[in-house]
Amino acid sequence: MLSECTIFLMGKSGTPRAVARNAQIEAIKGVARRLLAEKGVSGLSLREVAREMDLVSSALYRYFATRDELLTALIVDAYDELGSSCEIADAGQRHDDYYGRWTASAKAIRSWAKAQPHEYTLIFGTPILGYEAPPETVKSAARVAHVLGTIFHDARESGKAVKPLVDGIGDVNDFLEVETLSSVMPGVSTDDYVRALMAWTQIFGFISFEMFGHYEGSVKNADMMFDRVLYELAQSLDISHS
Amino acid sequence: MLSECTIFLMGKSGTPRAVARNAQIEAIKGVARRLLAEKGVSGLSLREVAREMDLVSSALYRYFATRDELLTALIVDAYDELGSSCEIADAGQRHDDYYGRWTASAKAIRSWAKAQPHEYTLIFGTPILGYEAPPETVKSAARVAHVLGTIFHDARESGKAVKPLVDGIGDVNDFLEVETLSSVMPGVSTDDYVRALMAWTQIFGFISFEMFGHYEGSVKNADMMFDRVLYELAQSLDISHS
DNA sequence: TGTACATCAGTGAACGCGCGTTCACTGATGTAC
DNA sequence: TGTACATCAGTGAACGCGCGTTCACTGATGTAC
Repeated sequence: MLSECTIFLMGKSGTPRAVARNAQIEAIKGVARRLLAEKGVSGLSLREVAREMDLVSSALYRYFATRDELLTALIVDAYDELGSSCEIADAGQRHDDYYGRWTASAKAIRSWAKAQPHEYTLIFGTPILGYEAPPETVKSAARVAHVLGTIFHDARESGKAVKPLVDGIGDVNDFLEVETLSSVMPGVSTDDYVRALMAWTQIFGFISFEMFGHYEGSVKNADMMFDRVLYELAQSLDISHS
Repeated sequence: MLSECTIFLMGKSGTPRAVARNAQIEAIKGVARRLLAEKGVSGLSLREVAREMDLVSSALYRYFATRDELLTALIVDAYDELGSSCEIADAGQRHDDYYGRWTASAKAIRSWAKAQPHEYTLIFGTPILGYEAPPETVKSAARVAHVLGTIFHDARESGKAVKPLVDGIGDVNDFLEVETLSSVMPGVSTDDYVRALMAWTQIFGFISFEMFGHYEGSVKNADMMFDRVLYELAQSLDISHS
């Protein structure tokens, strides 16, 4: 969360000072991201960022009121990077090839995670800023959900993704935030919200297990296993080929 | 990993000194566990453990050569607690009620996680001791897998859990460690290894998402959602009722 | 266009903190003969 | 059973570290009149 101080200091944009200021903020984030990638969250300190920039540590307080504020900025960036790589992958497929879009998006997520393990961990590992995500991360975090949701929606419109749940164990309206979900996946049936959330959980569960070493001894080729998982999920989601 | 030093110091068991020594080790772990539960991993320091025990910090080095060694001990304990609560839940069901055993085990895992969030995080959150799990954790970590595997095996023997995979995308033998898996789930078809691993991934993915706040805004009643997820998984695993 | 003033990026020293780990030591408890 | 010696739990001081954050400051850059 940006402190009032920081917001105050931002001033009007466009002026030379504001431009320089934004450039400096970007430079700081860039260095912080590099250090994060090298040593992980716990090895990321304001002092080291300052050192790398040939600044005195207190200078950073002109830009970030607190270490957590810098971390939050990195989290937002990470969500955005992940979101945009997912969006690009989706856009690279034929619009009516739902299975292709689904697998491409999921693979983009996993590729991003493997290429930026520490940024993935920053987002999906143990939370560090308390258990409540800062509100400004929400919009960025929703981008991946939106991509997957849209694929669903499109498949639904073409007559796929219409399987009802096998049985009535509890009413979906009682345990899901259907209003929120319907805005992310408009037109998708409430029953399919369950499957979409399960698919989502499965993808991120898979990546976390893989990256955190919990598949050691059981999965020896995660690439192939992932393909298989995506195929099975597509089957249950009713968006597979043919 | 226990240092050679520690192993050397352990001496014969049964002697008064060895008894006192083991008691002290347990006392240290107990205090460490309490502090872990209160403040999480990052708030767990040797110095504070020592303070709580009215000892000088260097005294702990008689028992643990390093902070990581203490952490490893806590990890092993956590896996064992989780494993035994899972085993107990399974044993409390009728032996041929596979769906009951499945849901009871899964719910026991989730209950344990929610009751001991920091211990869950220690095991399934971001790894802290490097990406290779210390070898002595492996046996304890396998207990949960064994419970789930046994349910599968029993179901299989009674004629359930026999669905073949829907299609041949890659050979299971190429991406799974079938030898290891067959020892955990004897008699289960290789195709079902995939489903078992997916179910496993789904359960832990669900719990992590829930605990780390990623269901905020989409799932409002995690208990009910979890029931639904277990039901759907049982369906795909072919161990549901009737 | 020039001058007086306000803004603000960056400095440097300091505060206060807690941490893991080492090391030479004391003194009680156990063991061997 | 008693004595000489070995073991080892716990002490206390110290080393060396890096961290986040505050604060009074300098001096360059911008702004208002």
